[in-house]
Amino acid sequence: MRGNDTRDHIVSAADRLFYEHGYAHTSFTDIAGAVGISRGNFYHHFKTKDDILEAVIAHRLTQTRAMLQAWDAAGGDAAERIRSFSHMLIANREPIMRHGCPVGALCGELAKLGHSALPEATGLFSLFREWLAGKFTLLGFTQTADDMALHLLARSQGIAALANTFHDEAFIRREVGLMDSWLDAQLRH
Amino acid sequence: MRGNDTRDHIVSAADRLFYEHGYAHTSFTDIAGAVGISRGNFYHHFKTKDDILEAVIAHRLTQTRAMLQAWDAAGGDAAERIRSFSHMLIANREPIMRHGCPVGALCGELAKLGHSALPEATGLFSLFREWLAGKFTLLGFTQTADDMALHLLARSQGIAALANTFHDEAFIRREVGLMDSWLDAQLRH
DNA sequence: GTCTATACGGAGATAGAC
DNA sequence: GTCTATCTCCGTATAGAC
Repeated sequence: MRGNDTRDHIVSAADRLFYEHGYAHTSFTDIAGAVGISRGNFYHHFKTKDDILEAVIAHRLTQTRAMLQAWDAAGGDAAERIRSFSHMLIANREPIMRHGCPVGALCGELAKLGHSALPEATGLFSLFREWLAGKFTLLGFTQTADDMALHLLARSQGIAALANTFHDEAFIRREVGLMDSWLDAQLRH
Repeated sequence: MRGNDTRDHIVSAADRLFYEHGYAHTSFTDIAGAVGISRGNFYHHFKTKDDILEAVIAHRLTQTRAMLQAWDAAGGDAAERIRSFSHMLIANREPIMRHGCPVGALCGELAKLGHSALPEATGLFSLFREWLAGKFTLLGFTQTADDMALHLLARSQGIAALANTFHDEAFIRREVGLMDSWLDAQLRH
């Protein structure tokens, strides 16, 4: 089982570097340097760079599912759980201001590259989308639950993009407040 | 003056290719092929790839200023002009669904690359930001004009990002409708 | 101004010793 | 399982003929 240690190190280093510098702009040399192994070594663990990308996406899918389950387990009603989502922008404000949203950036890059792993990356968005839609369904918005989920997802993407561009923490807090107000207004109907 | 023809062709081809495939993923070979000239040729016009990027950004700045002026010249009150902005998402829905927002994608990529031209690209956002803030100031929102400008900018960025990911035209129209409703609600106060 | 030919570096990927 | 050495391709960039 020890052998998986190096593989896990590679995946987590690649995960971080893909987020910080993008997929295409991260080389084997970069990852090897971050892990502290030689370039040649990790062809033992991954045959191609695409394989590393797939492992990173799989890793992020697992992490995301765990986060959503943790929010569900934290108690509170459906509205409170939706607020867990929007407040993630505040909790992660530092990395977001520096590097944007990891999901949005990856999907955007893979789309531009015409990369075959784009559907898997889109699956990261779908996790949030379906989780949010489930909450809105619980709140009684059966017809528009998916629309509302996409609405919050879009607003969070816009916030992350502009926070990254303008490095403005007050902007993030203001916009998250507006998302909360939007949710309150929906609940009043 | 004929000599500028080739230069202009290079800039517009690079502009399009940077939008479709990203800056880093567009090679000299790609641009040369699109223009129909040899690779070697355009070192006569641009010393480095960064020089082409700067020319593309300058070109986009000029185009954007012209578009904003056209919206101003089209008549209508400030609110109507703000709607010109949000409805741009519908007018450009096809390229947006295929390639996202050209401004957001470029700023995101240059940030990840740590590229020195990032401030210039950010200037593209600032054009919209200041133009929108000017409109909100005209409408009497002197204290919050910039906040409101950033709010619309963020929402449009989120819409473009998710439209690109999910290729959903109905989503775009729905969200633009919500932006219009938001504006109406602001005007009622 | 435009071309061909070429230099040079860095990328992903492979072979084989240890 | 990890290393060094090496291969090949493609990227930017340059030199010089036309």
